Amino acid sequence: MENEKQMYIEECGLLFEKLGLTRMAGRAFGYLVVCDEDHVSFKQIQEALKASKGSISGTMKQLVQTGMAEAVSLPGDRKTYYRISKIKIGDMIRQRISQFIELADTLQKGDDLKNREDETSGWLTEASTFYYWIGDQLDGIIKTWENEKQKIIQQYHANKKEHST
Amino acid sequence: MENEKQMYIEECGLLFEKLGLTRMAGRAFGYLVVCDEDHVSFKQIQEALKASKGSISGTMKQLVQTGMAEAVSLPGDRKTYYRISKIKIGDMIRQRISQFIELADTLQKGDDLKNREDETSGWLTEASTFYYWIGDQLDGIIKTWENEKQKIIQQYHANKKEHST
DNA sequence: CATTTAGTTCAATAATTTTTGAACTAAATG
DNA sequence: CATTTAGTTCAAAAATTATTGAACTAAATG
Repeated sequence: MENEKQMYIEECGLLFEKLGLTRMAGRAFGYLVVCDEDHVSFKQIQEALKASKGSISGTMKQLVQTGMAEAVSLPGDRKTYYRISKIKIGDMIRQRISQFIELADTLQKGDDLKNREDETSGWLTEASTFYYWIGDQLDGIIKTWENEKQKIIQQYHANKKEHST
Repeated sequence: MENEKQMYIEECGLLFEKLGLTRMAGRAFGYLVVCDEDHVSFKQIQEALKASKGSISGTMKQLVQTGMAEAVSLPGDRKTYYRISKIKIGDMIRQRISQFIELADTLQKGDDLKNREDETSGWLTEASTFYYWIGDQLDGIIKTWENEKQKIIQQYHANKKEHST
């Protein structure tokens, strides 16, 4: 079982890497998910991941800054503890979508810059508009989620098989 | 003007890097956007980007494979030409969202693996469901886009100022 | 069939990113 | 106020990823 958790932690490392974050950040996140306590100390994380203090220091800053973990401090205890952050569930997607806004800006800029008025130009307008539009749609979607969360979770729980890859 | 295009090409390189692709792929894409022809040869790209044949070879494969560029071949000409791909506009987002499905799977798996039944567990269920759900929503959104494209583009074109940055 | 053209492959190199580890700050404790 | 504890910073090392360049395939041309 502990071995399975170790494997899970490494799996998270690789997933995070694929999402453009660091492997160590993934490991730390995975550890926060499967560890047996609600929150764990810097040292526990360091020992669990067998990494240097410097590496954990940077990694935890990354996780806190991106909102994936939160620091916990306790009265009469000068250690810093960490737990996975339960807030702002839509933010990771929102942040990703903002990259598409940037892509849209870039496509539009490229269109302005080129010396031809052709099929490509039309497509660039279409593509950039698509990315702007989908960014805007997102806010509506996240609102829907907030309002109908309970209902949606029940639904997805009922037909679990339909959505498991 | 040509200098501005060069700068644009480099800007695309950096953007693509941020999106998790390679800088060279971004440069090549940028070049396809601002070049004065509809399609350009392998050699033109290589010369414009001052890169090696090997690098361009790999890069163009990447762009074609991810659907961002398409190869063009002409009768009586054994060169391969490339142009930006005008098809499958939603695919890039779809592909990105599929990463969230994977994230959802991983969160759920972590929940199953841990030895506590607590607040975190509820949150993990909520988070994984959110990512499954938003993946499903996307298909509907892309369908809406396909159906109302014209109207939406007009709308966004009319109030350009509201959406620039 | 030798040569040129078009592009691929892949080992070596360059560039970048991550991780370590040692020296440091800053707060608490004896 | 010296020592311990908690964590940070940053230069150097390790690991990873991208790019080059040379040798190669495969098709077309003379």
